[in-house]
Amino acid sequence: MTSPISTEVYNHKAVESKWRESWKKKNLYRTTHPGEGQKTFYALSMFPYPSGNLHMGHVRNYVITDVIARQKKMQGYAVLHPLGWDAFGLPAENAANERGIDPHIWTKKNILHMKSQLGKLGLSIDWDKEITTCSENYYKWTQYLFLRLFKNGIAYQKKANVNWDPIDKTVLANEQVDSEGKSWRSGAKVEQRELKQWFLRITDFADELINDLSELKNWPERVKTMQINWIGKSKGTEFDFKILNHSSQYLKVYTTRPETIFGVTYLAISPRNKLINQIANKLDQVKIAEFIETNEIKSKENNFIKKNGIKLDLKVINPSNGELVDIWVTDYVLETYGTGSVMGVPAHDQRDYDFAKKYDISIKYVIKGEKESKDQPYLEDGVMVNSAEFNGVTNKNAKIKINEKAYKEGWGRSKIQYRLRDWLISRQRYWGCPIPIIKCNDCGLVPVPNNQLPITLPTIKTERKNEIAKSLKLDPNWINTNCPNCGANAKRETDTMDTFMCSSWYFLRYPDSNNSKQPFLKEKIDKWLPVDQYVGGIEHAILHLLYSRFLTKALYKEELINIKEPFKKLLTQGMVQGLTFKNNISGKYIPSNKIDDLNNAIDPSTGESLEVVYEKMSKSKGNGVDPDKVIEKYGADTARMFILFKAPPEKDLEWNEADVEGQFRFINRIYKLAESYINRLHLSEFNINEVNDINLNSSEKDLRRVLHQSIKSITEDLGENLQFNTAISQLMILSNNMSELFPKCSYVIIKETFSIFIRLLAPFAPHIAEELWERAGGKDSVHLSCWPNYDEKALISESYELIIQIKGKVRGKITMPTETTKEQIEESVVNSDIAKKWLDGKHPKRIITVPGKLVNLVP
RNA sequence: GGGAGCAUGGCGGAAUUGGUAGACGCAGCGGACUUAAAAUCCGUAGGUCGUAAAAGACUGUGGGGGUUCAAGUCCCCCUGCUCCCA
Repeated sequence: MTSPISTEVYNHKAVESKWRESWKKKNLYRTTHPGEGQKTFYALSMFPYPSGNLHMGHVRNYVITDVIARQKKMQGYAVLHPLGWDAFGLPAENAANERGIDPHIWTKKNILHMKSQLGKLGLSIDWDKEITTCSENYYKWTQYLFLRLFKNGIAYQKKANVNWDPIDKTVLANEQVDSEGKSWRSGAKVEQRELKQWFLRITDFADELINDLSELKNWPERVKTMQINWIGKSKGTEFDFKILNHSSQYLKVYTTRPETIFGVTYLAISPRNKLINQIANKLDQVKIAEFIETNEIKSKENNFIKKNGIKLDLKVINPSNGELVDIWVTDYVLETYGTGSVMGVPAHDQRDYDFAKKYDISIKYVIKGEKESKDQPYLEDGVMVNSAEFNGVTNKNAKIKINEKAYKEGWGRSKIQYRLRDWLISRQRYWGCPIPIIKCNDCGLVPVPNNQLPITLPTIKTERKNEIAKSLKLDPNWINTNCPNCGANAKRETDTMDTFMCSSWYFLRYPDSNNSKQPFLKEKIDKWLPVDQYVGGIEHAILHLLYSRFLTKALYKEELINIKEPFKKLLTQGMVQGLTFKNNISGKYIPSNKIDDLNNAIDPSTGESLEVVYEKMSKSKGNGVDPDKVIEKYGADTARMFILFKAPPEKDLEWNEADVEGQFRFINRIYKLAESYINRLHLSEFNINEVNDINLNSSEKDLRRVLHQSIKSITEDLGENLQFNTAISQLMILSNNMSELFPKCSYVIIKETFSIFIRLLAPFAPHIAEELWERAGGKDSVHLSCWPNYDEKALISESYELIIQIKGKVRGKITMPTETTKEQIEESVVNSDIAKKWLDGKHPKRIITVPGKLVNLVP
């Protein structure tokens, strides 16, 4: 297995715990109020769910944010770098169901443990700003904000389908329904039930949510594209199809291909289309009910192929040509998208085509193109046929003309459609933020007055296993109340909020986390927000980020804040993957601790050789790495440096013990190198002018060039691009040069080098940097010192290697003095031996010169 | 099926945005130290051909074509993989 590494020289345990305590005692990372004219920087990691244990994904997230926060602080910004807990949610409720533990206690215990784990990472988090979404002084304000939205019409109630478990008599989340459509807990077949649910009108903001993405210049394009697709804005047409023998009843269909209306051969509707369920005859109604039952269960199964249908005893009239077509109920039309019905044009739509083939419905081509085939739908552009007066027109023009005609004659109109639905925030659960509404028979839905907030969760009876979710409903003391309006007996709303609601505004709370009078002071929001750098996993690219953006816009509309976008710059970090052993014959994962020889992995039970891959760390694969153990063995600095060095932040990171050891060696090399000089450095007395007063030898010039180049490139890497891996490479290059050149350098230069090197190292490896800073006699803490600036003059060298290319190929190089004119360069190149050799003494036809870099001769 | 992205040594990854491909590290190999090993330090390293050894040449960023004095980088086509949405 892995070899033991010498810890004789650098005792990471002693050093790291020493500084952890010291920083805590001095409260070094307390947020300072921005001074007059001082710039602020808000560095934020996505807050964790307190599951109980810190995993490597968390570590990566917080270390990245920490490096950014630390450097900004050294650069003179007032920095806000908080962390908190996304503490409501199902796992706590499951623990209560399974083991009878109160969710409050379970959550609190997990937070304490994870906080102690976080403490060992050396993060510059200001814990005075900590927030916990399940604590009353936080969710009071979640409720307050909900009521603001309710009063403004953004929060409202309507009926919606939910997954209903008929045995447990509870509502299930989609994840709690297994692939066979059964409840994960009771095993009962889940039914769809219509219940009144709370929604937030996010669709009102759909256009704004799309348009404002263009202002987010520092968001990954990928995330923006995903959000645009999720909102799914499309421009199309709504047509009215009159239902035969139902005088004034119309079926509305939405389509983005209105020009194909002459090709309609049937109408496809969702089984839950309300109108049809009303007007269909008894027999059809029974058929539809059966269809819903069988299909909704089956559709949960893997590989279930949609596009099943039943034909109804109803016909509609195509408004464009008066033709009669059948109505089919089918599962490939969604109730919630558009009008819940589409026109079937098998000739020009793949899904319609497949459906028509399956049920032998006729196919009518209305667009003709160059390549034609009768065995598949025609999806390209072309010229209209079989379309009355539109024949011969291109389909693009026909689209406009048919729209015009339909509008004029009143059977169709242009319409913009979104895929995005309103946000369903009701959860029929216990462990969430209660919705502060009272239901009164006379007054209807009445908001709880502000002075009665928060509506707190009742204490649960943990012996009531599997019924925790219904605790609010089952507690008469809790549910029964009086109407704030009329005083009559009334009942409380028993739904709690989706936890995404709690996490959609938490970043507004940190700057003013202890405010007991308001959710936040507007002036503080003005000062600190938007978040300058947000860091988190790509899995939140859509929902969390979209909801947060929406809520920010809603609160802007409420004039509670002055910003329309919450996160200025976004970094989505990649997964942390573990070394994974997979038996391809049995398909099983073998935990890495069961493997004897990592280089020749064999299944211990069967002897079969295993496939070795990197996959996302998870318990079931047995490929996880425990942060505690890594820190115990190598220290937090090594872990931090490894995580940052191994891959660029947005890419997946392959955890590899050998690479961790490499990083550990680097930390030790630094320490050893410092050892020989450090006691004589007296950095607090060092004055940079000492460097200017002496004549430098060539080694000193070389070292200073690398030193100041390092300042430049590391500063750039931590700025716009966030390339921590190359920043650490540069630290390695610098340290390699230090060990090589120090013996030839005077103490002044060695002092300058250490003074800068330790500060460059500080954001990455805060403990060892602090230790070296102290031993080198630095003032205060290195983390309060200022980020170094590079000396332009030190970057210039007296000469450089000029590349000589002949017709684009590198043929050699010559040393050139830095101060040379273009003419002088070209002259020396043309006269060089290299040029003579490759040009046979002829003069080149063309000379391309890139001063300071290369000359290309074209014969 | 639609959309987005990626492809560089044995491996992770660099490459000033068109200008020395392979920085930095891991693994490897050779050496020093050691009774020996570990640790540490030094050296070495894309491939092929070549030479006693050098020198040197050719080739090389998934494949094919193009633009350019110059292409990992820009354009077109193909292949493979990943993610998102159906």
